[in-house]
Amino acid sequence: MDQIARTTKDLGNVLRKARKARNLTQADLATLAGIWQRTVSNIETSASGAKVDTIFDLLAALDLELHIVPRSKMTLGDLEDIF
Amino acid sequence: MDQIARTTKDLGNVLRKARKARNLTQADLATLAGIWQRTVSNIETSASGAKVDTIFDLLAALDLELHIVPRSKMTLGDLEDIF
DNA sequence: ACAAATAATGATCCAGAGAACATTTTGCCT
DNA sequence: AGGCAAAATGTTCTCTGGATCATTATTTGT
Repeated sequence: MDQIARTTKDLGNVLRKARKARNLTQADLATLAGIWQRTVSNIETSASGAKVDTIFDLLAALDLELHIVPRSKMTLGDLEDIF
Repeated sequence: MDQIARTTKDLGNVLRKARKARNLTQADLATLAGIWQRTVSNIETSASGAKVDTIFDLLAALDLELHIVPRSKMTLGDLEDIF
């Protein structure tokens, strides 16, 4: 199941989840991504409207990529919500 | 087929493609997204490392959403490249 | 409950994005 | 070629994210 993000809050949550799934601390991830722990924290808590480049750095460090897809395309998660 | 973006350049291209597919001008889209034509142009041409919030505004206006998925998950496009 | 690891946050500086006007350039159509 | 619509780009201002230092709060394991 892939994660969907429509807001910065979503994005922060997804990133945190992905980081934890990899057993990385914010400091670890920051080092991997070439940014600061402070920034990782800010982004995960949606404390700032991050820059796209920073997000791409994080995604790359987490081995993730962005797929841009039409909204309203129903997902397995949606089905689970219904049934 | 959904679009993949790993860089701001990718993202700009995807957004432009989506906008054109909807027969919108940059000015139209800007209005829809509540931003400026100047900004749409900048983002489509990767002339600036945009802010995430701006991207979300654009995606919403284009009825698109972000899916965050593990990299290297093979896509149909990849297969087409191989065969 | 305690210690150790992890996350949150305070403060300052600087670079750069977006707002807000504009004009110029490019592309398309007939 | 000429004209119009669309995209690119110039400029100034303001605001804020990230870098960079730090310390405090919180979570987690035992």
